[in-house]
Amino acid sequence: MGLKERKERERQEMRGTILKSAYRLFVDKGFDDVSIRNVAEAIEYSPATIYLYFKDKNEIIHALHRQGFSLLNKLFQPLFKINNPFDRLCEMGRAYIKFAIKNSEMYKLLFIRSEPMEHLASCQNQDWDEGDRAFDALVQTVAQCQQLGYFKNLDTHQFSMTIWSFIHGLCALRLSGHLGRVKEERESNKKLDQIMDETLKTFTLAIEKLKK
Amino acid sequence: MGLKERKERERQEMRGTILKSAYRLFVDKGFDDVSIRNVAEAIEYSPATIYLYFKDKNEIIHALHRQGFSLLNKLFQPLFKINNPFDRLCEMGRAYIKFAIKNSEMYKLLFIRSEPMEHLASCQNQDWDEGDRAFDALVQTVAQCQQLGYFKNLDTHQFSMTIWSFIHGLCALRLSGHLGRVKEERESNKKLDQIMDETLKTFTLAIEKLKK
DNA sequence: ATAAAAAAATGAACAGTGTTCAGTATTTTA
DNA sequence: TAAAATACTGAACACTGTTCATTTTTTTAT
Repeated sequence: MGLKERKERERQEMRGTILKSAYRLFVDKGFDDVSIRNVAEAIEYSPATIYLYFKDKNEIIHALHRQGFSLLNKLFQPLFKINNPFDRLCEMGRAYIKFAIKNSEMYKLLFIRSEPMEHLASCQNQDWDEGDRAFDALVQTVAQCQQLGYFKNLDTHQFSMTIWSFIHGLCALRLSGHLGRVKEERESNKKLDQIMDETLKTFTLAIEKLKK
Repeated sequence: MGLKERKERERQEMRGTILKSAYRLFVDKGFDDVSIRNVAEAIEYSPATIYLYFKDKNEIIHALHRQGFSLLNKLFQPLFKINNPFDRLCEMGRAYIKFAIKNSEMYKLLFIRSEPMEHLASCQNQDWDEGDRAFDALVQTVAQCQQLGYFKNLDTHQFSMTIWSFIHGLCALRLSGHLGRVKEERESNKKLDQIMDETLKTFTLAIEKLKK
């Protein structure tokens, strides 16, 4: 009798349905404006039912976490076909920014929203495995750049962190809206994307000069 | 009769009291865990009273905004005694990070929390005047660096943006807790501060090489 | 097929949120 | 001292995340 199996499958299907609905709501209402009741209504169940499949709202976030990192890694993967590690590094930057803009609510979930302190223990377990993989991809690429003479006399891990800080900062300023508030009057989204592009170019141009 | 004046003064005093209480609560409970009712209780008034002095919670934030930027500028000011602009730039970085760590809730208010979309119009007016001043301090210093031969062939404004992106990214990752989650197991706060220091050093070391 | 056990889903409630507004105190004016 | 203006508040509204006793549905055993 494949009953246990069917039950488990149904359970996973329900979890999937909830996650899918939740994410769709997050995308078009913004994370903070989606309540458990909204999700429940979307899947046509009682709010209490959600809690039979997820311990609390944070567990939903953690589940989406894994999906988000998984997507980011999927976007990085094809870039490893690029042989020149510096070119690959640049493309990783562009891919990262593209990911942040196209999936802004997901990006906020992954990198901006801070955990409520208590769940740090459970988080550590699996949720950041894929996140670490993404960071490793960066570190690895930086290391290969260094073998070609780039970034000489700089610590690999620390320089990777520097790159991540820069690019995350750029994305964070964009998504929080602070990028558009600096000096020159409020600009359209198109212009903002252009600013990001140019700032990224400035950065790559700068670190390219760190050769030899 | 100085009655109008007294009334106005009392009104401002009340606003001050509310802001002070609110900020003290933000600091030790975290921004999201402070309610209007908490603030009202702290100043021993009814919650409704708050709304006689501030249109809504966002207006409280905006008022604190101005205070925060003012403080940041106060921290930058003495650095202009440093004649060497590159040294000054480095110290500005250190001061910025120090500000972000010591006043983490304020930093979140200023640079991480994104406005609820609608208040962008009112925000533009005055709240970011001091913010622009702080950014101008950076741009100016970068320009002076360039006159000394640093960052040659790079656009002043865009390179300033690059620097801000980096340093904000570093602070944001620190305050969201994501810095501590990368690769090497969760570290103590002391260690995290050290990581930030080293990453900043790596960055300054990197851009220092962009001379001539 | 039917009764008992197990599993799944829910309605209602709790304690909290930001915010509004009709009223009550208090203070100023005439 | 009465009237007008100002300051303040209690109670309510429509939300929020979450829990739990109760009901509905499904599975098991007779």
